[in-house]
Amino acid sequence: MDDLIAISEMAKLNGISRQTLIYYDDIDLFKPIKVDDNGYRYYSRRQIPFLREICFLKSVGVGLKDVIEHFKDRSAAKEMELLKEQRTRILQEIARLNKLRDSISQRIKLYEQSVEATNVNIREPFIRSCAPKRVLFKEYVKPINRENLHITLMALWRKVFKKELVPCSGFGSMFRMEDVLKHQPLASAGSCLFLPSWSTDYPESILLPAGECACMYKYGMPYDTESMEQLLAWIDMNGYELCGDIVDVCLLDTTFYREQKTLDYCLLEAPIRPKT
Amino acid sequence: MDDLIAISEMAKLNGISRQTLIYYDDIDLFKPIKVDDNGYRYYSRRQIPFLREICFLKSVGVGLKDVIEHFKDRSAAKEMELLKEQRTRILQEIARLNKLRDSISQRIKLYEQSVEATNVNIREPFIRSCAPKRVLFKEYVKPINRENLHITLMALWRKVFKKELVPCSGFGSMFRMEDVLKHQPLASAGSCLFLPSWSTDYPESILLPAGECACMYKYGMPYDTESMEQLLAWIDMNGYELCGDIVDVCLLDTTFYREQKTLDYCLLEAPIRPKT
DNA sequence: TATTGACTGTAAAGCTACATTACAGTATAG
DNA sequence: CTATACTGTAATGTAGCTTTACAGTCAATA
Repeated sequence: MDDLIAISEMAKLNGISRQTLIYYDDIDLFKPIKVDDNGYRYYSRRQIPFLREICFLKSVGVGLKDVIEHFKDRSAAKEMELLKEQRTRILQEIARLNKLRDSISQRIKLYEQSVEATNVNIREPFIRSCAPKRVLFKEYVKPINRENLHITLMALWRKVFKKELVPCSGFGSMFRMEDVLKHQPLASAGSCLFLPSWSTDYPESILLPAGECACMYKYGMPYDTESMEQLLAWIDMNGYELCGDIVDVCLLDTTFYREQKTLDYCLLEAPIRPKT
Repeated sequence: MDDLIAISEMAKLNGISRQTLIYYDDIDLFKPIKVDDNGYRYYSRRQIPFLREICFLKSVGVGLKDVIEHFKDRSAAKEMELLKEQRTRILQEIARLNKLRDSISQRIKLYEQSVEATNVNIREPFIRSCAPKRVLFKEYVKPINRENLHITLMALWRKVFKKELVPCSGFGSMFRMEDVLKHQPLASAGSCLFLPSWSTDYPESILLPAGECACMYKYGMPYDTESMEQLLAWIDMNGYELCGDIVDVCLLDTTFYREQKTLDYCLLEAPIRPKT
């Protein structure tokens, strides 16, 4: 009547492997109804629906331990609960992956920008209209040197890391307009982390408005203000004046180079308006 | 100038654990620049950006082995490639999870239906308009008994399993109208697997049209045709006639019961029209 | 100087859900 | 009688750490 099924056949029937059935036997999740004297496992056809349900729950992401627990006292109501929990988890995971996808796209954009920029002359100022930027800002840890730049930046990095946002939209430095006008650009300068457009939950973030900017690609550390001075002179010479904080966007940091190059590849952006 | 950083401090700076740094040292992913005579690890602030990049790549899902490979010869172009691959993987995963979410919702619906049905009298026919159903069908493996029902169903199950669709919308049996009218309902009857509405890629699937159905809840195996005969008699008595294939939807299979109950809880649906 | 507490090290096991490998016994067909 | 197809157990590997156990080290305090 109920011919027994050997382990490999049972496995094939359910589209799983023999090893998996042995494993399920070991962990007391799904056992053969009969074990021969020679140790051979034999299953009944009536066990098929159980195995099917195990495979179903497994495939929607329920852990085997939870499956074992669940089968101890199964009911339609309890299973609905289990499935609803699982659905919630999946929705969270989808949300996480969507964020991740956006983060990666953002990073790719950044690199595209830096690749495009190789066609542009270094240290040659030009004017471009820039999109608004939302940044997290922190004044440089003193003394200002390369080592402390990293320390400053990481303080910002950890902030977004904890909120489960992958920092992805680049980083750089920011020089406040007042300081620049007073010829002390480093006075309250600091590092900044650019936030992706979709991240809204940082009340302490600063919004840099969109507008015309005088820009310049350069190699150098942000605290070497020579390039900035060059840009400011150019702005003045061309009948413009500064009208906001200057940012120094790091396009490629030193992690991209072997020993030779030891300076970041950056883009200076200084918001300007025609002289009044 | 470049004060060294102890391992715990480096870990804190990057928001990771000490163990993780030790692990990265072991696998030659990220090593301290100096190891003291006592074995203490010391890092440089200049190493921070490397670790940051490692954390970034890890957080977007790149495996550590790939990270190691990547850092052997890093460039903006190569990193873009890597990130694009990663984005593709993430998009696939999102698609998979969306399917999974739908599958779970479908299952929950099924259970909701069976819970609601407890308010309904067993074996009491009623009329309801039914939505269209798309099914995969396979004739019963002979002889028709409980054991072979499972075998028949699993053949269908494996089909959808292979296409990475989680079977979730229920299963049951189907009796062809011609057979029923010839009073041989089991002649070419078989198991069927209901496909979720979004699954379109099964050319061999059968579409059962929407329409009025005579329905009846019952306990029993589908090859016990007694309930069906009762339903057919009721249809005839009430001035209707059969106009399509009958399905027997399994709401709760025997995996929900302990030893006592050994029959599936099912819903018979017979499409009908007024007698001509 | 001794002690305490905070730090550091190594080594091993644990986590999940099996897959893979190695080795050996068993059933069946030719 | 042999080939091959199946079965068993046991051990190891997978990824990326975490946890535990045990022991040495460092700096400050009593």
